[in-house]
Amino acid sequence: MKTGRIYAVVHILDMPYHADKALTYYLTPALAEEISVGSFVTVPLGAKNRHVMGVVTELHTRETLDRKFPVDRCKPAASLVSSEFVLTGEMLGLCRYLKEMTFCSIGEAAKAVMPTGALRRLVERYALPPGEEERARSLAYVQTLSGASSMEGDILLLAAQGDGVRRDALNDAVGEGAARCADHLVQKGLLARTYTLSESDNTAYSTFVAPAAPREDLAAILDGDPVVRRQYGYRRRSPTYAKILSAVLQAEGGEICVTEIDPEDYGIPAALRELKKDGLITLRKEPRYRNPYAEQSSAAPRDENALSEEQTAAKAALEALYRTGEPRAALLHGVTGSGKTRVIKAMMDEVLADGRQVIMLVPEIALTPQTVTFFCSYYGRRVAVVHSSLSAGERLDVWRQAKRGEIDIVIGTRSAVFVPFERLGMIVMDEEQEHTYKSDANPKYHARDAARYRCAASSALLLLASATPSFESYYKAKRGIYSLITLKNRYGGARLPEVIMADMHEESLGGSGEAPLGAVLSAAIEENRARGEQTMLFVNRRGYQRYISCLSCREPVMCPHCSVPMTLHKRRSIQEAADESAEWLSHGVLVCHYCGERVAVPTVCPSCTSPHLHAFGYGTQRAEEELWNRYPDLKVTRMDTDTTKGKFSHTTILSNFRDKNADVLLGTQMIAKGHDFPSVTLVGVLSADALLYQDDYRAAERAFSLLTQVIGRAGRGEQAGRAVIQTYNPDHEVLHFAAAQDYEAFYERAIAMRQAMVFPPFCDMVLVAFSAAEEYELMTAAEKFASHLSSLIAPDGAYSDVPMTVFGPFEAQIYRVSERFRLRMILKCRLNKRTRALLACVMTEAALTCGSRISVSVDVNPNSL
DNA sequence: GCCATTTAGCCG
DNA sequence: GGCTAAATGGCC
Repeated sequence: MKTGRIYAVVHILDMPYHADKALTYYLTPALAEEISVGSFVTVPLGAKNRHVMGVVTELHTRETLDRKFPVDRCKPAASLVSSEFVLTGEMLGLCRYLKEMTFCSIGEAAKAVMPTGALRRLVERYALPPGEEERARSLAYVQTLSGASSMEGDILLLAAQGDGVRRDALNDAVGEGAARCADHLVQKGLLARTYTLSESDNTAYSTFVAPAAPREDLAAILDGDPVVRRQYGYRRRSPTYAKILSAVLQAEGGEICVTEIDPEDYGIPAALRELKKDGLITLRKEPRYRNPYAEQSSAAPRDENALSEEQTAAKAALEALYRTGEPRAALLHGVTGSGKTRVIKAMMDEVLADGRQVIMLVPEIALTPQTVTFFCSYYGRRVAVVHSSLSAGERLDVWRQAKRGEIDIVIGTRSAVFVPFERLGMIVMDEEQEHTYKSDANPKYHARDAARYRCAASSALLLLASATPSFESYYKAKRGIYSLITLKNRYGGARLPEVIMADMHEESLGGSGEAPLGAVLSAAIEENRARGEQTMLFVNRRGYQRYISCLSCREPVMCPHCSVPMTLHKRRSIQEAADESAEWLSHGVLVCHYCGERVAVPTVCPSCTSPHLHAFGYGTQRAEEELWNRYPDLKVTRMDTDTTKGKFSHTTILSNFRDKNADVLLGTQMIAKGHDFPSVTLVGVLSADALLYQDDYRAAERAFSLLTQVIGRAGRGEQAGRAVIQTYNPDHEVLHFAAAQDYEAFYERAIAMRQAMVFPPFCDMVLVAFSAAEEYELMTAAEKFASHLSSLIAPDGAYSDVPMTVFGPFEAQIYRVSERFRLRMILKCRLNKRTRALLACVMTEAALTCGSRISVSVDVNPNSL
């Protein structure tokens, strides 16, 4: 008996937000067998039935299909993209949630929750239609003879080769309008459009080498036996060949993995191919999981001490929450050095013992190597680590292992919240206040929200941990929405460092005025070095001097594309250029920290042509130079984004410092994170003021958090620590709260302010950002958006019930970036169902009225305002 | 986001 | 009228 057709509801991956609608396709019986909800498929779209990728969100029979669209106009879905990569119901739900909360499309969400590399590309080609080859060839032939280079002829020539010609290559190869012309040929039946999925599925292989000739022969060749060599026609002399042959001969079990021969020798792969051609070896490929952290697995010393009384109590409280079998969230608040990690580890043991799995989120892998090695050393191969610098294939490996249950812990940055564990028992967010947990590209989600969703779906425990929690989380904890668990004591009885406020008004050493190092800090550094103890110095800016300004017109030198002052970087290393520092103009290069533009330092002011240019401010490079000039034999290591380009350079710098190969570690925020350096007894903050005075309502919160962390670096070992904070505002209360590590007092003070001013957590901030190349067009569009919004929330509007305060449109902090102008609006509101509906409405409307020349984006509770 | 269709703009 | 360029709106 004939069963009825199956229908699939599909969301196209590349649809913009305003066009992200559910489309219905029918499935051929063969496809219906393979496709399930969550599958990725290709479907024909539009008048030309161009194939595009989509995700199946519902499956229906004729009876259950409840759509306005007439069934008989449905097109058939074309193909299944992959039988391996399918969104689970939980993940599909998460995609819908992300769309609702962050105003992205289902497709954007689906792409974000899948590992990059899972979704193969769809390639569109033109080829000769079956049976038409002869006619097309003769047409092209006629054209080449006559010399008349019509576009159609060129296209047919290309299409006749191999698998045909890629559509995306046509315009470049033949000329403008070629793709359109090819479409015409398709209509006339002279060309056929074909679709293929790109081949690479990013699987990595290990290659194994085995002898293909008798072992005696190989040994003889290796020994240089002329008879055997002639017999095999072997005349190779490079030592690489000998290296391979001897490795193969010594191999246990008859074969050896390529990586075991000599990882340093880049000639090996080529040499292998040659030896295979000679018939001396065979190569065998085997799929492999990549694990860049495998070596670290057993490196770190394990901490087998029992938990302290306080830690035991904390763990017991968490376990009680976990054992309720309901989704629960807890905030573990512990001062720096209180042993939060040990409590987390103890909780992990419980969850793993239940046969459930754990995701541990960290702000940045490279900055928390100790946390990573700590867990790797305990759990070894059951852990995988994911972060931004993994290759697409490496991420895919982790995804597969997680899916198959071959690992049960993933440690990773933001996107690790999406790993496909099916027995998730706990998600930990270490340093939960960190801004890296919030994405600022679509989907602009916060990992905390995604984690909450997943924990709710799996009845898992959400564990937020921090020494300085975000006000949002602490507020929720205080109100009982999260369980608050506190660790008050530093582990092992270590005392908090003594903090000295160095008033820079009194300290300026004369001369250039703005010197990075004041007298108090200088003296402390020298003292420390004399005692053989280490120092960490914190600067909140990279680069050399901050910017170059004209003494006559006071205009700083600006980036030609962005409205920001350009930063001066030294072209060469400080050591090389130190003795010519007076000539910095000729040794510097101006860099824009927003668009990356680099220009030579001008000799005259670009705005008034005065030659009196002068450098102001300082960054890590300038501070390093200052130290170098003043203490030539002091060993300084600098750590900022400029010195940490490589994959493992962070680890190298940090372990170098730990091994006492330097006296001073100088760096940006990246040195503030949880590294434990027992012999650091002095911490210096070169300028706390730059932290305090940022035009963001969270400046104080962030300054407190950063300073608390930095100060907490001192005195983690036996000796007591000291911290020197250089500031022009020694009485600023944030500095004193941070010095005392008194989060509670700081919170009470600041939360009252937030409430009075109505800032989060007492409201949500929605940033609407507009950008366009044309300034006037942008202004009109933004104003149109603003007036549309205010008409909707006006007393007679459709959303008059939504309380909302509207600011703007006004120019963004940085008005121009990469040749585009930027305007913004800020909407203060409570993000509930009604508010979200309002925003969805204005966003859709804006996309339709503004067109593609203006981009409009919404960011809920963005990282920076 | 892409493409087809509609509409406005321009020449003779 | 007849053409091209830019605005508009649907996609199942």
